[in-house]
Amino acid sequence: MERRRKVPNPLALAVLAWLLWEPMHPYELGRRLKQSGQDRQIHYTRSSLYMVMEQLTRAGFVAPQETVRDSARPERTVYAITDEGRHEVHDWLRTLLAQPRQEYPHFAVALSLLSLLPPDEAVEVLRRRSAALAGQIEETRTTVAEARADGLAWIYLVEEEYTIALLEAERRFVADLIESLKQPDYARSWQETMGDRT
Amino acid sequence: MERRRKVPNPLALAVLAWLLWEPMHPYELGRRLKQSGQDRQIHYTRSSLYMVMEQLTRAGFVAPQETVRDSARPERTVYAITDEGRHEVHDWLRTLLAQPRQEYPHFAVALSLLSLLPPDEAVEVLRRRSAALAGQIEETRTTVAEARADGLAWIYLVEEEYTIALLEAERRFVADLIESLKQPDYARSWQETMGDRT
DNA sequence: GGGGTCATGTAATAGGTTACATGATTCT
DNA sequence: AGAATCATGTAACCTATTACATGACCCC
Repeated sequence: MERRRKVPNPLALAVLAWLLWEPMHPYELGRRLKQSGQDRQIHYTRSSLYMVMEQLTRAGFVAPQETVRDSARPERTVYAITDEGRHEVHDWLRTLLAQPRQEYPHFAVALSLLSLLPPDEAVEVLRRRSAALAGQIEETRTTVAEARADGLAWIYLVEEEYTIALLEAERRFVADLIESLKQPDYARSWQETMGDRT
Repeated sequence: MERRRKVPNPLALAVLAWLLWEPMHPYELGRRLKQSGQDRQIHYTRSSLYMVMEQLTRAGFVAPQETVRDSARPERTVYAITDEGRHEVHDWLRTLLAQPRQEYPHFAVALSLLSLLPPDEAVEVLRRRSAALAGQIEETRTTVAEARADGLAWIYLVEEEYTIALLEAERRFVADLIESLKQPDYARSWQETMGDRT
């Protein structure tokens, strides 16, 4: 049902999208990703840029256009998007938007093991999380406000709004969870079930 | 500040947690993970179980205890957790709970490129997402209700509640976004900026 | 003009996924 | 008994990350 993308790494999508605009070499791509703030949504390293360019080339989504040797810097290969590449961006983007895919946040794994910690310890660490979340929310809000003050339209900040929405939901969840863990019946039943451990 | 874990894969945490209970061989681990529903929070394949066992062994968190050859099945190696392993579980779990880590949901990447789609197309795909989200929420609720009917305590379902909280936040976000995209000024400004493309 | 640090890329290594293998067991 | 499927593991292959390399520019 979900046929595999030839280059599934999301970095590849961003790269293709930039090449829609104009041909570029990998290092330049990196600069744009950083400047546009997309590095906050995409996990990558400089090396992975070279890797995906290679993969995209093999897949036929981009093609090396020319190799510039500007006689100082190392040789830079400039890549251009192909027609298949253009098709891939459009199709992939639609799919990504239309179909939620199972994500695996680390916090969920930790939650599934929460019963291992004594109740008061659990409350303590979750309080720390809550504070950290508040900080991240604040930070993201600031980023958005600054960009907007610079005249950037809301549509180019929508991914940050999404981030904020998720962070706030998590903060509320954690607050509720802390309350539940503080109930004396929880402490009691935890003692009963987990009391017998070294 | 954040020293790297020797075995950063979250599957390793779940494995260690199960071994706290009793020594096991990898295949058995797989069965437990599936039966306990942790496979909904952790991304892994059967092979990666063998891999992490190897990594955990190298790291000194587990040790092969005995190799059972029950003269029918292939040889199975039973692993036991070590003291360092016990320490690692506890420390890792606390860290994971206390410190939010940057996650990279695919949807955020797609959102950052939303401006590439014509407004009506964007609305259409987001509506499909919204419906899919509603389905997932419903499904998760059912899972929780069934488990609870079986007598499972809330603390063992807390990760599912978290999933639900995130899904609902996303659904609300998408609903709002759709409304924004339907505004006629958005269609107008999209035409102006993006009208000039093939 | 030697010490950072940009700019740019390659190579080595570790991690993870897919494909393959093989002897039970169970079904019809 | 042959087909399907379970139980279990290994090997081959990609992917991604870390480490290494190298020439310019820039700063006192």
